[in-house]
Amino acid sequence: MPHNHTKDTNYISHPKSSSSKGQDLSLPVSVAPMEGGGKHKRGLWTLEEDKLLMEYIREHGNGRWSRVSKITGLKRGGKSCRLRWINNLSLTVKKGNFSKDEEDIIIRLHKLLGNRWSLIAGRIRGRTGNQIKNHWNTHLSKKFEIKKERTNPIFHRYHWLEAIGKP
DNA sequence: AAGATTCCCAACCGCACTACT
DNA sequence: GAGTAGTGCGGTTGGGAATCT
Repeated sequence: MPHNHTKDTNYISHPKSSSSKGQDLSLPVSVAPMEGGGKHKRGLWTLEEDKLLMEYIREHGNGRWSRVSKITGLKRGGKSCRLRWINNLSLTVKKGNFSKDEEDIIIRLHKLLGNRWSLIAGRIRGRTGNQIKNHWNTHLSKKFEIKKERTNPIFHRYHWLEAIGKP
């Protein structure tokens, strides 16, 4: 699926190219244009922006995202700040590959809950809904179709109860 | 070697819901 | 109760890296 979009960024590197996948903070050197000529910057976050956001959260806690730009001078919308914190900067976010156990839980919960990524994320320590959604769409959806046919109903029920936290 | 295609994931968008005035 | 702002969610897009031809 080739993309036929215009390039509006000029990054020196990409998160994926870093050793700590997704955790790289030394990224872009220029930015996407403002939204519709608007007031908010778009595109990948820079190290400087991450620092400002983390500084804000250290002082004010997370939440009240719409105030971040006013207080820190960040030219980012509240939604963008929230997403950046939740998916990347929060110390509780686990980076790196999903373990077999995590994948099993995701598969079971997806069967139970469907695409309720935030609910599924709530059952997996250190993983965000976005991470799980991406992992599902790129890896597990295919795998699951194969596994699905071989599911042992008794085995499945046991893990289903375990997954939703029932004894 | 180089262009084309696919993979992967961060970030954006639109909508829904809640809280506040 | 109506209007507005803030927040959260799922679906989708964008774009560099990796792989293929």
